[in-house]
Amino acid sequence: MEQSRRGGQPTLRDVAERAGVSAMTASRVLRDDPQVLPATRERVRAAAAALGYRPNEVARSLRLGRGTGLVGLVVTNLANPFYSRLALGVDSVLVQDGLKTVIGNTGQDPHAERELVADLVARRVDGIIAVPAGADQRHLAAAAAEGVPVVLASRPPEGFAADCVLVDDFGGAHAATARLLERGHRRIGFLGSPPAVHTGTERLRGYAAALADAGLTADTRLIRQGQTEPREATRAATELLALPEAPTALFCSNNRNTIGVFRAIRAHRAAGEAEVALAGFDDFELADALGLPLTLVAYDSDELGRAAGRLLASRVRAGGSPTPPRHLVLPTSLVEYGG
Amino acid sequence: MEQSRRGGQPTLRDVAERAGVSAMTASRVLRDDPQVLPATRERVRAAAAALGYRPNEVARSLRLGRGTGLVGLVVTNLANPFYSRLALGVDSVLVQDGLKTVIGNTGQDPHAERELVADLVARRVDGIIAVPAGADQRHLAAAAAEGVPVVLASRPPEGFAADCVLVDDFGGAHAATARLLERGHRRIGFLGSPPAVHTGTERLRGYAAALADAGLTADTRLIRQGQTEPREATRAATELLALPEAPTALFCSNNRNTIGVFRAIRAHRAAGEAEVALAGFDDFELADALGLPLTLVAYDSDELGRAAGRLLASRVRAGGSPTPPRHLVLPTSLVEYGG
DNA sequence: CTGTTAGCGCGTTCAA
DNA sequence: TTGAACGCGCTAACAG
Repeated sequence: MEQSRRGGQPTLRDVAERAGVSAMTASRVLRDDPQVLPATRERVRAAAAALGYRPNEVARSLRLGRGTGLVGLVVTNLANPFYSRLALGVDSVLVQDGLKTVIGNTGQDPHAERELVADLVARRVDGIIAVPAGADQRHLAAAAAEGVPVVLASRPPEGFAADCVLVDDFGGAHAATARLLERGHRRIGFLGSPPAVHTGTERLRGYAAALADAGLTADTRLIRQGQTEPREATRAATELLALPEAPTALFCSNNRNTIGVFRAIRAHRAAGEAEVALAGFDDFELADALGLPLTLVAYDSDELGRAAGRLLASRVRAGGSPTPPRHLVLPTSLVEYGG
Repeated sequence: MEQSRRGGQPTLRDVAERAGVSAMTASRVLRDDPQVLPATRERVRAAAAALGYRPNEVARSLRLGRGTGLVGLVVTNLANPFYSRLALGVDSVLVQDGLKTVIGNTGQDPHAERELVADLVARRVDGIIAVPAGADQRHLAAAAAEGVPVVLASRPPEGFAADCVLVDDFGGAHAATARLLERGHRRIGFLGSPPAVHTGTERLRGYAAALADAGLTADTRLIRQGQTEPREATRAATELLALPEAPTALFCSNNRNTIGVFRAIRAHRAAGEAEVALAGFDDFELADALGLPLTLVAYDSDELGRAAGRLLASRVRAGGSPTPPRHLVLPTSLVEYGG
């Protein structure tokens, strides 16, 4: 167990000395270079094993000039299952290329997001996968300009070229709203994320377009944007349901709103009021168990992460050759959960 | 925008040249060394800003000999809300110390976990926070022996010294089972994770102890260990409920089992069979909305992650001084959700 | 087949 | 107050 430094891991030189060769030869063996005499190779291997040697990846990436084998994942809230599934999907694909995922949780703070991206670049990540919180993407554009591959998930790049994976926000919202209209609803409310979020506005557009197709115009009094957490959504929905001309159905632009609104509707029902139909974007666990009819816009959320990971991995492999940016759009489908 | 390398980020020398000083002086300025003439300091600052310079963290950590400012988080399944909350809690604390979290998702594979830990060490992470999948922790012990701080969450260290944060598994399971007994249940089944998982066995012990306290002995035919996903739990519970002397209540050792068992009980009820009471370890979103009475063992799952993060951060700050290992145990409480 | 030289980007040491 | 040399651990290039 002899080692050179205090408590540290053994270095290549330790291995080389123990095997009675130069550091270079040891390096060759450990990199499986065939140009080494089998005998010495065995000696080096034995020495490395005896010392529990592992090459210092920090030194390697510095020397090799490439990145660190790390990919930054920039999201707003890992506790939201949407993001944790994304993270898992991303990581599952990247691992196959020997890449690891670094968490960057911004908690909706645009300033934190800027800092985070700059820090990731300084850490020489091989790429960044981001779901930016706001409309300003200059920090991502800057990273891309410095040669760091950037892939956006669930939002398109604004003002620069980058790969992205989107969900058919417009189509999904349109279909769900149309479904409510088919069932005879005419006053349909909308609850969603802050207007700065791309998916929110796109889904609002889909909702409005479906109403327009039915000869209706969206009533701004029935539209509540800005809820990020279920609690806020419950409050907003409760207000809508207390309106003189209350909506008979509600459409939510993401799972946080759907869950919050569900609680409001359940309370409404418990108070003996009229039934209110509910539809929302994003499928989620236990949606089938809520005891209320529920129409959800589903899509393959693991695939969203995997696709983003694949795009990034291919950029990393390509090493910066100027392939044109690719935009993927995942389809959605409607799921009905019974009452 | 002149830079030295192709597409790469500017280096310290680029800044120095532009400012007309040596690299050393530039380094001093950027590290806020006071021993620099204000005038030159400004020149360097201006040059750095103009180039958008950021120190290369890879080079820094190699030179400084310390770690990389990264912490590895080793878990089995990030899609499980238990782990994603843990990750968020960990990261939220580490960020305050300038540390970033690297995801290590093992998908229950012990071999993958070994490889992962070795890789994290090779990457010179400053520490590892792990929820090991199996009973064998030699890979973690090895990492700790090489001087990498290791903190275990939700499992105690086996065979080596390390900090850990546990939940009162025994007490929580005991209390929940006792609650079912108070309600008159005498045949209570147990559904849980594979026996190799510490929380599973500890919670089984709590369950058995509560039965013993009531003068009963655990009936092994009513115990099903090994379910990792809700689907498996549903099947196992369905089998239990089909037994000649079926249990009248079920206790689950984690949220995956509780959710799966819930579905089995709901189907059972829909088939017009007798009511079955349900209790489980882990609180989870929408547990209040399932339309079934439900007793859950709750604890502060964010705090679990934060506490683990704090323990690790303090080790990193201490830089390897031999403080004795600390073991924290988080209390649990029973939560009743109404039918 | 193996060893020597050199340097990735930065910071510590010592000299100017 | 500033700069030159050296090395962290590793590997590409060129000897031998």
